[in-house]
Amino acid sequence: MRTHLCGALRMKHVAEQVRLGGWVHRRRDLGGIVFVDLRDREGIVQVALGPAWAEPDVIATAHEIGAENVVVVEGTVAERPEKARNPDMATGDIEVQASSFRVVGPADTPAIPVWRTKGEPPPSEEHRLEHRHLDLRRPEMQRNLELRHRLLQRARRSMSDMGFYEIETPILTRPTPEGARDYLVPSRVNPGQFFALPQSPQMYKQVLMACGMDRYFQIARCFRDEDLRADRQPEFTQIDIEASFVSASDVHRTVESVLVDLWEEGGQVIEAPFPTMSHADAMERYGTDKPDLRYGLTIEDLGAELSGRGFAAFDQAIEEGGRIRGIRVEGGAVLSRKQLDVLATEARKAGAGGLATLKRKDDQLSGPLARLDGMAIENCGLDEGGLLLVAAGADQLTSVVLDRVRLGLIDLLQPTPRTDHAFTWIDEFPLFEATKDGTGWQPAHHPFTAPREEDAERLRAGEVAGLRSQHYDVVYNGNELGSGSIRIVDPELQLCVLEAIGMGREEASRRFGFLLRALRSGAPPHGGFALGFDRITMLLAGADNLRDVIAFPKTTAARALFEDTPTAVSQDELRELGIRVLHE
RNA sequence: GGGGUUGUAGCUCAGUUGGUUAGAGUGCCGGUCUGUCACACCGGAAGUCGCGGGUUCAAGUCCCGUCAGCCCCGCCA
Repeated sequence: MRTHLCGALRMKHVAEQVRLGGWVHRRRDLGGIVFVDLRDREGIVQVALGPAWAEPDVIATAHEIGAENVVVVEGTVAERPEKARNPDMATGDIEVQASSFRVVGPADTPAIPVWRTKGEPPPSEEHRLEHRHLDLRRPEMQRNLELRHRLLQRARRSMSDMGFYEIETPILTRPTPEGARDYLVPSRVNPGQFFALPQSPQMYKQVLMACGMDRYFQIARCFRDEDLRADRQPEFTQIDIEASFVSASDVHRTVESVLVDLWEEGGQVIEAPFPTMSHADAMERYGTDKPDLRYGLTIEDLGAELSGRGFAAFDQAIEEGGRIRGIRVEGGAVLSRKQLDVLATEARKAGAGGLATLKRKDDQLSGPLARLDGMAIENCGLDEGGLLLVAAGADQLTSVVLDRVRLGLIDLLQPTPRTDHAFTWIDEFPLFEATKDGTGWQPAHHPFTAPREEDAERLRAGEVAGLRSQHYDVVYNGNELGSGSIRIVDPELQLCVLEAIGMGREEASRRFGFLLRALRSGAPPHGGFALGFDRITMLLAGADNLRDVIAFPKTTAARALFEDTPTAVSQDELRELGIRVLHE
């Protein structure tokens, strides 16, 4: 039907007869001659309709054609006149002189424009989602989905080349009451009973290891019925990996290898192996478990310098078992009062009472801390032009506060990054964390994560607090790309973990019986990882939003505007499923 | 569940201290135009100011509620 794609035509095609199909991107009607920019997935080419080569009725069709009609064009590729070339277009040296111009897919006037001038803002997110069939025609979105396609293919090739089998696991699976909220699916054949959509294929992939599959991967769709964020969708895709007879470093090397390939596919060169930082170090120096290591600005303990010097808030924090921590900012004295206020507001939003500052400028100290007992230029610990930002309290609080302050500083000062690609492993995560009500414990990640070997005996002995796990995250420029762990293979140790989180043997066997059974049947040591594929695609696409790399995403209220979903269903359907809806 | 923010023509936006007929650009419709590429020029149509209530002589503008988009907190083993 077609001989070429619009965007593929070049000088070498001059004089060729071609047949093209595409969408009318833009029309410039000069009366005697009409130019139509014809668009397909590959790009845009100018179609010219003039009396020298086109019949009047053909030109008449072009006179009337509106944007986004689908047309099939026949004609000759011609070199453009010297002065009529367009160096901004890949196809700008040529045009197609059409002898035939047929509308094969008539279009209503588009509700949102596909074509935009430079610098024109895109339509609102709401309109873009509502008219996704038009939004996805925009070259930016086509580029994003093309990149996503290439990354998917590359991930498959990398994993397959390393000996991993791609194995699909069920979408209709078993509800898991802990963790995120499940999306439930009623079973008509078993009234009153439900499947859940998988939050991840976690247990299946472990069972596959017990099955002797040795190495598994899957481009897995996962579902979590929780509230959304810019970087969180209710259904998302992860590159899910599991391997047998591996240590944590084996898993790290595998994940690094995939990431190097994906970044290469995205046009970036990165180096592996990545450095490793313990969770405790990350919290101490950056206040977060996903530090952006492109920048310094680390957090320091300032207790020795700043306590007992007449600053009540500091001394009180120490008395209550907290600490005084802060960030020394070289050259930070350039920040204005207003900018410091922005940082102080960030600090207060994170729960701090305030943000204490000390500024050294023109060999004068200023800011609230300048009035501390004995504070002077000689002992202030700041070089000329320096700034000190300080928070006091429990570590849990000051970490969150100083993390926010640090990100705010980076935003305000725009320091030159040390590198464009700061990858790091974070390991030695705690195995358990206290529940919100403080009465019990829950797994810091999931209950299948193995404790560090030296902590396993303490766990068997019933200890819970302070145990460290063999869990690890990979972090890139302040973004968590994924996480994984070495798993528990000893069923008795697995039961200890479940017991620690308040689950008796009976309940454990009811919920996780199939996994425990697989572990008892002879399971190899194994571990794995899961990479957030949407987020990786977003970062490599330079998008600031997951929706821009997903063809049909959900809104922040977990609705699909294009297909208008979710929706009510008929009473008949509900009756068949044995479900009654309560209206409140 | 909570907080912030936005909602005015198909689209992107402006709209002063509450004031009489709600504007612009673009798109759309009609016309002129043979080298444009944000074509140019002339003319025209186009509004439930998200929705509901209230205050007021008078509401796009103020107040209350509500719906929707976005961002954040909680939540996301």
